Amino acid sequence: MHLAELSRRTGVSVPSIKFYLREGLIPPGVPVSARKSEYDEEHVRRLRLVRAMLTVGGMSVGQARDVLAVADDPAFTRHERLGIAQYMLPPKVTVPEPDDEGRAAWDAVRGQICEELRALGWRFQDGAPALDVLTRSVLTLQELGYETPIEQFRRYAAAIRPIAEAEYATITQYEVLEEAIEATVAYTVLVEPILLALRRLAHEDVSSRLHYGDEGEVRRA
Amino acid sequence: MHLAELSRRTGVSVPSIKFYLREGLIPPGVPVSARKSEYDEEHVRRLRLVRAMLTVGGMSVGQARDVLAVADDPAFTRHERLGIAQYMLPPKVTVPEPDDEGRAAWDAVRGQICEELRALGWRFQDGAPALDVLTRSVLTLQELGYETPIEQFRRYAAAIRPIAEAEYATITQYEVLEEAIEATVAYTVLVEPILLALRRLAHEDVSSRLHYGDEGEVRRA
DNA sequence: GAAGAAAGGATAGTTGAACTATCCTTTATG
DNA sequence: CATAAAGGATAGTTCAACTATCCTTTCTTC
Repeated sequence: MHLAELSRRTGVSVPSIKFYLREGLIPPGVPVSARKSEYDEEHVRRLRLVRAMLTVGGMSVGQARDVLAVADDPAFTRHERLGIAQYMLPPKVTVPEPDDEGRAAWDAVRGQICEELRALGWRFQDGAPALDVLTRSVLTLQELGYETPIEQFRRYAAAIRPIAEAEYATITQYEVLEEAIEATVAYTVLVEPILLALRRLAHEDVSSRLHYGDEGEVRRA
Repeated sequence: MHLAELSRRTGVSVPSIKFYLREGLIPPGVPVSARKSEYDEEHVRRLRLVRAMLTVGGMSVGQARDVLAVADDPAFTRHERLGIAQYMLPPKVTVPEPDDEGRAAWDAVRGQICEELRALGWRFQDGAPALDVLTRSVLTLQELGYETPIEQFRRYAAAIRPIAEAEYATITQYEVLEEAIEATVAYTVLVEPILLALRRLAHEDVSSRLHYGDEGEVRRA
């Protein structure tokens, strides 16, 4: 199919597709002549994934490009290509410079978090970006005057663990590497808003129970 | 204190503070003369909260303004002011227009989600924005060819519930309404990246266990 | 009490991300 | 062969989030 049909099939405008091609988010089509290329179903799938990453996942074009670049690169091992998707996906976070005075607090919190998770038996690389996100969030909570007690942290970790296990089980069902990688990216990115939305709804439920009692009628908008 | 000191205390540039004042993210200082205003510790707290919402929470200035506007408005009831923070916080989502052909699929998925959650005993308003986020995410997963089996959805809900309950217990410790509201906003926004980061780390752990075995040494960066 | 410095409101300018429109060569088609 | 459309290259647009400038008012110091 030509660019125009790729656009029609996915609902993405032709200029936008060109933009994604330039940015390397989707692989170029097979050039059928000097000024014309042919696209296939894989392009449709990829384009839909990209749109999902950008709109639902809230990723930037740069993040999406980086993730997909590694996911596509056969130079990495299967484990790396599967892992790098989740490894590179977290948002970038500002880490204080070594000479910064806040660095001490940062290192303390980060060390505490690592220690706690390792005590729970979790394995992860010391340089995992997710650790920085964790540190930044806990530190910010502290700076606002809210402590994150270790037991609450354990509760978070314990609640999350079975989710990750179930998801991993789902992913490993895909035998073809490319399919497994795409599934990893899709699940990693698209389940996040699901979890957060459920948390918000749970808050609403808990709150309304305390406010209206367990047996009351549900309030409607 | 003056604007300059507010800037020094929080590390936010003077022009940025002016910008936030214009946007209504922080209340104006008490005018001590025609061209000078006085700020206090409340402004420092608020400004730090705003920065946390924007940087760590990833919210837009508009979202932060809307949430804080309701949180500050004494015209709402305690329950409303506490609830509206989480109610307004989810990201905006594109809902298909009534005449759109995708509307049927949308309604079907949304109905299914509501039904499932209500079956679990959850109470929430039909118009909750989080429901739209849920619908959008599940629908996008489906469009990419990934089903979200009802049992997995239940697992997500079951895992999230105790987290929300524990958080709500923490929040209700604050007796002063304003403190409770600020705590709600802070926890709602800042715990989200914590949960997502833990999920990423859990994925890494599960993956490395399958890859290297349960007893192997932890791989380091 | 005058003069320079500084605060701060109003306004306009800047930056970066994510598209979007135009130009123009090439190529398919009648 | 002429016309029209595809599509790569390039430049322009839009929006959010700041950031810089201007200028009046006020404070301080002599």
